[in-house]
Amino acid sequence: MSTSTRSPGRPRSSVDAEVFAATLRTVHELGYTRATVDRIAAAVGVAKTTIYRRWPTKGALITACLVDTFGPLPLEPGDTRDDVMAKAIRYGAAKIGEPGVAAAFAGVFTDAISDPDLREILSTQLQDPYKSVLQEALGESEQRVLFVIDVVIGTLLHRMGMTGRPMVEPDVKALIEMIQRQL
Amino acid sequence: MSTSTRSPGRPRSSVDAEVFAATLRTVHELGYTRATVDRIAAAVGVAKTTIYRRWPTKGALITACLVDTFGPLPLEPGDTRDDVMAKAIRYGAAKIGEPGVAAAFAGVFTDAISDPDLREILSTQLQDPYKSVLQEALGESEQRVLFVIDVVIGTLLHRMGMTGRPMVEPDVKALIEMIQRQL
DNA sequence: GAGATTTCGCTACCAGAAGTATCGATACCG
DNA sequence: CGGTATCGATACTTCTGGTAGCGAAATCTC
Repeated sequence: MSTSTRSPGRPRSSVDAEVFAATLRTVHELGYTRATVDRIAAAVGVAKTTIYRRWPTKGALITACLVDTFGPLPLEPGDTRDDVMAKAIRYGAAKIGEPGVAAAFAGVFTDAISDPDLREILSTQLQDPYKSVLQEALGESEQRVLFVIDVVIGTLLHRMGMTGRPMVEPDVKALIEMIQRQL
Repeated sequence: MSTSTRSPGRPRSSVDAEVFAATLRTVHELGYTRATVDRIAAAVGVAKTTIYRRWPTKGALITACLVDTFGPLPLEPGDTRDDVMAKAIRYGAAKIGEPGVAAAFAGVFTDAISDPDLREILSTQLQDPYKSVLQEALGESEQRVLFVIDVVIGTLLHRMGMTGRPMVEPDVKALIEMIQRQL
């Protein structure tokens, strides 16, 4: 009854990790719009059709890439509320500062604002896990946690969009302290 | 020696306002990517070439449209620091909540992250005026004012991108209080 | 009014990108 | 070996950003 019932036929080659890496690299080098699926496929050394067999659209590919990049928060049992917030913000700042991540994020956002399906994917697959963990770790309401996520991620992305560079340490510290005061 | 020396030839028809209105409307209805210059021109009843004669690229058009939409802050002489922040945030929230504005903003951002020229336009024409006014009104350093702008605009945009809806009043109020506490 | 100048709408065009269809080859299961 | 699903490769359609070239219209100067 397990899922060990493999479907027949040639199995998919396991290239997801390479595809994600190549996607971020290409988005970093060329920007979201010029990071074509063709180029990404070529960078991996697979055919474009192989990409489209796994992810139905470019937006879905980029979103999956972001979900893969943003792993679980590195929290520890003894963390205080302030520790949790500080670690979460520094983690987010570090991830968004990685090459290509901010551009990919902004690109998906642009599509998501006018695409309910993509927004659903983004909200469910990317935001909800952090929402749950933070609710648990902080003992705060869903509304307040969502507000904090808006502030943290929004601020970091806006800085990247306006300056093209990650937020500098003093501002990250200010962000942490502001949020800690808020909760 | 004034600028009254009109250049010869047929003068430009004054359709900027109509173009901006049609741009926001089209972006609102179709999203940033599907809001083609063709469609915008058709909505105004003007040829596509007329659009490109005024704005060199789609990104420049949208940015100009945003600059036009975000007018001056409605501040008054007697405003306290808290008044200034509250008014600025409510003003930003209202503007970003207007149909098409958030989608346009996010779209320009996406391009700007990997386009230094567009980033320069965005920073200079859209952000700098508010930066100056707020520095003056609040007596704060450039760094702190830029930080506040990142937080406010970033938060409001992230909420729009994730939910597709403007930030609700309780959260706007929380944002205002958080910023007031921060300064 | 005549001429110069510039924008107008229109059409045609190009390069590039998303996504689809097809086909022979290939890898795995039983 | 037979069945099946994926593989790479190629070709294709549709759409979009942006450019080029045209005659017509509008305005200024003389």
